[in-house]
Amino acid sequence: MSRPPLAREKVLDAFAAILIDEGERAATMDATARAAGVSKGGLLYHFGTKEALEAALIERLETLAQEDVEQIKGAPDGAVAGFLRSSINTGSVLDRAIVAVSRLAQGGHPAAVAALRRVRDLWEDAVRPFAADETALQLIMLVSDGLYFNNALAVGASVPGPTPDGAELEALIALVQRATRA
Amino acid sequence: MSRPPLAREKVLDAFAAILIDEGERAATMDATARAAGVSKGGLLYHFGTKEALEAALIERLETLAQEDVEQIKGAPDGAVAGFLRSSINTGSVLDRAIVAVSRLAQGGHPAAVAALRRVRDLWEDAVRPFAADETALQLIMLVSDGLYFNNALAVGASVPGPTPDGAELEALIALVQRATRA
DNA sequence: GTCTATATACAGATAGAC
DNA sequence: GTCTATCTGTATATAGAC
Repeated sequence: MSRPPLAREKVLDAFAAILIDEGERAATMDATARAAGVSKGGLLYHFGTKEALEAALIERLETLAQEDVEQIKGAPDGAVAGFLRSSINTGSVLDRAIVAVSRLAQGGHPAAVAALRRVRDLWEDAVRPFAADETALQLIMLVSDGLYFNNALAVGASVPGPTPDGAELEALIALVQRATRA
Repeated sequence: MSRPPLAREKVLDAFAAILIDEGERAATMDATARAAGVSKGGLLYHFGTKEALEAALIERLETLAQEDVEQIKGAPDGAVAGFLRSSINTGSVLDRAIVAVSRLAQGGHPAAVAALRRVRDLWEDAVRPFAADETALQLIMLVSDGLYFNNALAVGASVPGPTPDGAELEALIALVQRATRA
């Protein structure tokens, strides 16, 4: 828990990077070790099985998400704007963790699916007080899901995604707030 | 083009089913052949390589999507409601094709990513006349993406997804229409 | 058109040296 | 703690019989 070894973190970063850029299939132990700059044996000292490697990535996501929710609650212009703005992939550690774990989830990994649901529930609870009703809340959550989904496709793809940014994003946030304000 | 062999379609159905239920990794030639009730050799007569199998699935998606867009345009209560209602996964051939190709896209398959973008553009163009402006259009598209994203995670997962249905869905559609009507 | 048998490559994991 | 070497299973693909 307190100050994990550096090599372990480097392996985890490499694993996430391959998942994001090339997909679950390419994220092998061998490729992860190579990208992290360690040997297969070295990787296997830290993570005895592939399952252990995946579990560690999922745990990282949950830790980061819990920290993020606290930030959203304290956003200056309300939780909704902060939440939607953070739904745009900026390449932060949390963003990368979500996309990486999404890859595992799409591969049928049950723990990954469960973790993503828990994270989504965390956000939903943080945003609920700012939505007029449950329908409005669903609208906000779905727009956020949509933003993330387009990100997940865009990363590592040659074609740029249709994700709104800058003035476009601000206009979208304003529209969602107008439609859902409590 | 005109009336493809039955065995070919059966193989394609099996391939899509495994992609949806177990992910890209599990969707091997061997598993596909077994699920389709043919031998590996039999499968390889119809699809000489794995790439050919994937290309055929992508082609099926584009054909189905083009048919779907025509239906949306003729929806009785407007394109927006029809579009969002069709964004809920009902297990139709089109829904299955989208989720299956999404799995390929998440695996880094460039043609799959490009096809999904083309399909999204098709829908965007069909809905545009019914949106007040581009921001409203983005809201509609993102809600649809969000619905599909939750579906894609829910399929094959033990935990049921948070996808709205019935009265919940109708309330959501009404809210989106109120916020975006041209 | 569909099958069996097989070649070749690479996955995850183990053993044990340093 | 990190390495090399190796075992075992399984992936895609080929060859060729029926």
